[in-house]
Amino acid sequence: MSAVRTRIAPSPTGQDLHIGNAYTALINYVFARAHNGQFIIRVEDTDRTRLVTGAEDRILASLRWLGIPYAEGPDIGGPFAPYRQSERLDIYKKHAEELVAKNHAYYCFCTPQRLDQMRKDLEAKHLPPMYDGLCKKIDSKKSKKRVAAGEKYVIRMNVPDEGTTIFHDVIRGDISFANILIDDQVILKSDGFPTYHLGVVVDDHIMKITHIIRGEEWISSTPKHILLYKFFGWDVPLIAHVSVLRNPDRTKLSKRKNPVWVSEYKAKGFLPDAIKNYLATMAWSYPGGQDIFSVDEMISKFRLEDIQTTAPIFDTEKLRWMNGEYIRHMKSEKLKNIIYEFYNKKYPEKQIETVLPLLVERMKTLAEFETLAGFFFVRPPKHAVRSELRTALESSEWNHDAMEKTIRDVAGANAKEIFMELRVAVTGKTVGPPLLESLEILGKEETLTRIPSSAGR
RNA sequence: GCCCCCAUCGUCUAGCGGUUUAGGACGACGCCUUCUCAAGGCGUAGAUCUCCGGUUCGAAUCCGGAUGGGGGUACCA
Repeated sequence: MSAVRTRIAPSPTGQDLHIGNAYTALINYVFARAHNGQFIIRVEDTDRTRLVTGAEDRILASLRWLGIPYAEGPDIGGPFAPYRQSERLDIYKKHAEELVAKNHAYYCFCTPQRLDQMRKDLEAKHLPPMYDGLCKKIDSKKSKKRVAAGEKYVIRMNVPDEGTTIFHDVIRGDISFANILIDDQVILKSDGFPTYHLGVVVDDHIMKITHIIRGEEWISSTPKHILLYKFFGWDVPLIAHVSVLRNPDRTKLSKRKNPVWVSEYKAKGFLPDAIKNYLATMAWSYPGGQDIFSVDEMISKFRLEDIQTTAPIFDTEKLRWMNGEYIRHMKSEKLKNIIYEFYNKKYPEKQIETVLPLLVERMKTLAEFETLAGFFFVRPPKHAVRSELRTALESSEWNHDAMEKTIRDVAGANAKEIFMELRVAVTGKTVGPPLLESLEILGKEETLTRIPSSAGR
């Protein structure tokens, strides 16, 4: 058996890598690794109307940030380059023409207006809004002439009316569709770009993809792909459809209802390993019920057939818990570096290190570092503390000595309460690291960096 | 409308015909610990396994139907 090759084929039509794509990428990557195969990226940028500039770079960057490496891709090349469909137009055109020659496809000259009207009529009659095959009846010599004359055309696949198309889904079993219900799908658009259907089939074959693992939203177009493979006379790769991630209201995960871009999770301070771990549990459970596991552990136990068929709800609460779990179990040196970078070096490393022991157990995301540590770094707004403190704070250098003196002078035995008052002034909360330990920590540093608090708190 | 997929605690799931009074995790709640909050430990509540038929000595587990949810139905992917 040939080496396992999997892929994800994102389209640069969004802001960034969709978390759902990250999920299928993870599964494809893990599966490939589990079989000593390769996982590759192919960018499907065939819809120029929805193309978002910079999206491809961001998708690739997010994949790298997540730690899902690919063996071949648009930026790193590979034996089947280019890996960007917009750069392979001649290949699709050649294949589409090949199908026309074999009478498995035909030229269509219908205008969008006619198509629109036709579909409306069909729907009014409660019939499936499929192409009526008008151009299929045109004599092939005649249509060739029209094409040569420069008339605008599209190439549609010629789906037989009889029979059924069956395919075997590795995780769902056999799925069949009556051919009569399969539309004469456009495979080459009038702008010379292929549609998804032609693009994937041709490229998956050329790039020797052995396993197609993608979201379940593709199930209904799979018979078209199967037909295309047959038309070309190619072997069909193994196919598996994983469930789509959902919003809490059970609809397909969407940006209107949930953060969907990987960059959003990064900005909120989620760790790549935690995200991957959580994503993994969305459809697969570790033998023995272990919740926390690494990608390597997953690779050693993963089996495609064990993937869950039910579409899971993406539960941010559990992700947060898991993220906290990863933060707590991380080496403090590493955590420090991550926080240092996360805040763009805003806080000195040494000081993060000093303060961190008091916070690790309280942080669920990196972004919570600032909320929790604010007390150490942010000067409280003067108007928020009682008047006795104000003057003292005014002159204070805000180091441990000054602070302790201030507290002792003003509050005496009530040091703790005063301390609490300062914390509330800064964070707006009474909760946080223990006060006495905080005081000690403050004492360790000559002077912590003070960032003026925003006015008006 | 039509086609397809799916169905176990609120959520993620274990379960693959008897070992199940259906197990674990998140979340919730309570107690312990404690300078608050966490973390940690211990515990509680929470699922007539969507429903109805069938197969079987026996079904959450197999089959059929219903219902519900989701996806698709484009010169978008």
